[in-house]
Amino acid sequence: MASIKDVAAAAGVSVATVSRVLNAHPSVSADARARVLAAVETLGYRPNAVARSLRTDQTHTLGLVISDVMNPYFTELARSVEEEARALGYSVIIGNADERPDLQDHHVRNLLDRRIDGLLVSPTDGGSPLMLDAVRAGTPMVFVDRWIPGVDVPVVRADGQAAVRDLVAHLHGLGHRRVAIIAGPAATTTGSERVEAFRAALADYGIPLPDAYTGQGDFQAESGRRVMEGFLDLPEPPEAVFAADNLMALGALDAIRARGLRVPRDIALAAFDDIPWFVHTDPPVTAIAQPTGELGRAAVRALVDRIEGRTPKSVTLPARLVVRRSCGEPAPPFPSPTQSPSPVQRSTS
Amino acid sequence: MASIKDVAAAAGVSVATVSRVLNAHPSVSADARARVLAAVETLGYRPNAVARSLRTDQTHTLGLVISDVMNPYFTELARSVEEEARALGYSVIIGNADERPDLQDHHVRNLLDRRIDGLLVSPTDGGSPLMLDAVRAGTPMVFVDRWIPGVDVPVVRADGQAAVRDLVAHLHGLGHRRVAIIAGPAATTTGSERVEAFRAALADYGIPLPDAYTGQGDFQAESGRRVMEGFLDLPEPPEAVFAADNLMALGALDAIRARGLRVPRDIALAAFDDIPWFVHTDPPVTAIAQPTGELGRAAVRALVDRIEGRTPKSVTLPARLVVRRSCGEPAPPFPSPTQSPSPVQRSTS
DNA sequence: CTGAAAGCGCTTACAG
DNA sequence: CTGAAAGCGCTTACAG
Repeated sequence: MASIKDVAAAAGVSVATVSRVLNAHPSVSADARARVLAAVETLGYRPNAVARSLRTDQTHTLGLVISDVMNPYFTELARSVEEEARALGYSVIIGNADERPDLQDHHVRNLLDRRIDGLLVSPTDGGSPLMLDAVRAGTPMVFVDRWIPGVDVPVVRADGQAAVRDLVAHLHGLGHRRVAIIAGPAATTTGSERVEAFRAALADYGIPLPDAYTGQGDFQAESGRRVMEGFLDLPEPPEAVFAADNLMALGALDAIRARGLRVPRDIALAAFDDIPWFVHTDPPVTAIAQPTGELGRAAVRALVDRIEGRTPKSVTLPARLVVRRSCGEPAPPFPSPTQSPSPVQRSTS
Repeated sequence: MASIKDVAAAAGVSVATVSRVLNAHPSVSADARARVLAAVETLGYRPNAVARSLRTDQTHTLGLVISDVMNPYFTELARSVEEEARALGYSVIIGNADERPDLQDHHVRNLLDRRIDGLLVSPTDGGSPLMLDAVRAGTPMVFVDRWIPGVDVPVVRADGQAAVRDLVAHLHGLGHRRVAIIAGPAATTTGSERVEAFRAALADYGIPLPDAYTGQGDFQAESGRRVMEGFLDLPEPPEAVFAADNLMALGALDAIRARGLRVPRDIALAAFDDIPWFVHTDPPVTAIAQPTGELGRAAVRALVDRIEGRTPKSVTLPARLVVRRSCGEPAPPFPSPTQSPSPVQRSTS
């Protein structure tokens, strides 16, 4: 592979001059520039990004460590992150923690070793020593979706409280009183916040959330299945179940179907995180939708601000309830031409 | 951030010795090793992978350029690729082409500039000059899922011919005679092969595949919606539609639902690529399943073989039909305890 | 077993 | 406008 030396030789100039034209430095004669460009062309020269990074101490690369790529929510987040980063001149390297703190550390370490310019993370746990060290060392960092309390890092996330209240109002309006939740890991903010928001909203209606109705999942499908089976084995199973993410809702659906039960006739189901398939499931699933693309873009902007010396602030965007039929309400007879802009949005599916 | 010099100074040895202990070189005294390790520990030193790569001309990184991350098939592929690569000591950087040749080139160029050790690609088109140049220049490369004919690069993919034949037998057995396909881009191998396999299998039953029943999609949901709308507008719409990937099937479902039509009563639907949600859609969708994880792992092994000087061969694994209810057959009354190992597998959903 | 030195491919003050 | 030179952080023959 041709190096800058080859280009310099071919163009009859020094490597310094080649470097200048490559970096659009103004003080290069038109003649030299033309010869360099011609040499670059005929040699098919491409600058070695590794060497450039070593020299400039910049990689123009962002690290994104997410909890689980297989979760459509995070896939979409990753996609929007890459798009915004590309628009701002950065590449992104994704590390998939698969909800495992050890894997998360593996990726953080790998990314740090590669000297990425900044790190976007959706922590799988309460913060490993490695992650905390990275913050302390001054690594530009931004948390997305999940965050670590007590750590001074900007957070870009959705606030689901209002949407959860809307969901509880919806469930209550449909007559559900025995209500359960499949929660995420308590060590994650989204794991604990969603339970707390749900519990608080239920309390407003005088509905308790007993331990038996609080299942501990890990945000992955298998745990949703397991917890739902536990609920169904109860002497008095819940009438409605709220899965704290879409994967656990999938697992819950598997468990319900395996028993030959029907949603919402035998049990109501709602999920945090909306996905395109929820429109087509049997029945369409009522879900809380996050402004995922917005979150990804805002997170990148915050991180790039930080990298480039500005001081980003945390961003919180509202989530919203999308009512479909999985909690018992009949669908509207005809699709309405427009969707309601109110917090409780009725889906046209 | 501490460099190898700082470690050397703290340990009272030369940087050469530090490098040796870091790379497990045998000829280092126990004493020197201990001092270096202690210095590494107290300084929190981590080797700079950028510098190491520049020096060794190896990045221990694989590039993966896929057509569309939002497609669950590719998400799973990416996941298995990363897992196998990690097991073999490599990292992977994913580039999402989003079915756009220009974006694909952007990522290939970016990856090449970063001097990745090898490239895994699922081409979005018939091969850009850039990609062809990379092959010619000797970049270790392996194609996954899709490939470029006439280019001497190992291919790891699934063969769907038998499964497509099984699907056509299934459709024919259910009485469908007017059968249509939503195809992928003709410039991709999977785009053209799936149509050809479908056409050939239909021919065995004397069923034609007229142009009006051959819709041109791009493997993304919106195109599935558009093509399906076209089919439904036909004076004589098809009785059954085969979507060449799961995203176009999603779009097709959207279009069907928007018209107030029902699957399979009004129109039958089948898809290439199986996903977990197909079990829960209304109705469960009959699909052709690829051994996705296997493909990803085999592709990585082939690429690493190539990188490390061995000579990999192409790998072709069979896809299989998973019959559910979207083509009209009633589901079995009870889930069967085991699944049939025959090519035509009956799903228990 | 150990260290001095060269060199990977760049960028960038510095001097002219 | 241009080039020689230093240096980014490593690794690795080479000599001892």
